[in-house]
Amino acid sequence: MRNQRLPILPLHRDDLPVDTIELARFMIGKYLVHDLPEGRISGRVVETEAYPVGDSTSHAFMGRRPHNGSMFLAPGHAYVRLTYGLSYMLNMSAEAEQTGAGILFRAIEPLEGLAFMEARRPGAPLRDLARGPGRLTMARGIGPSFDGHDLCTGRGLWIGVIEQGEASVGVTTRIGLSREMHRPLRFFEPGSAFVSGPRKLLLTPHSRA
DNA sequence: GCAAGGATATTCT
DNA sequence: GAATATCCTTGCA
Repeated sequence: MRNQRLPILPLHRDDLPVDTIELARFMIGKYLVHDLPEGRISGRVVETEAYPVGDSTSHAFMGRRPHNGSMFLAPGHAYVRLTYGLSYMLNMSAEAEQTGAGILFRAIEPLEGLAFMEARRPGAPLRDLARGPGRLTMARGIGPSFDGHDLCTGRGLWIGVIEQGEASVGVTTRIGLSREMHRPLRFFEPGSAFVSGPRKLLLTPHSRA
């Protein structure tokens, strides 16, 4: 157990890039925090994917539906959805309100609250605790009740930052899709062991998508 | 270190 | 009925 908290500061909605792809890149190296009565869970975001407007693989592609309304909220709201009948995915809305777009959190490097996460994923080694979108939500106990939650409040489940400035970011195509496979919309922290899937660079760090 | 196959719920590219 | 933003186990190299 850690006595001293990491100096994570909440991200305000105005701090977030409005553009979906820029937001997905921006979130690499930021922090996902969950304050609970039992203590704090936190981790460093090391892998994301962008699901921009007009992308046929986006859950918002066919317009607003009862299940995808959170993707149409102002930037920084959680969109939680079940895939393959087993795994919940944690996403965050992007673009202006009324516009359906978002980014998917694919992996985090667990930092605080390790005991909490290990209890939810018995037997998993530290490296695999939150490596993959389904594992991430499992380890952190994130389910459908978080759909629509505002991640910019600095309370409950929220996003934050420690380091200022831009992190080095790798880019590849997204994972698990059968369409739009060519688009370089997956972002990750180069060299991190907590990234799921390929860690070979498509584009050089700091290049724009 | 891969590759293949099964489980499972919701939507309808 | 088919597809899906996945994970786990088993088997093989």
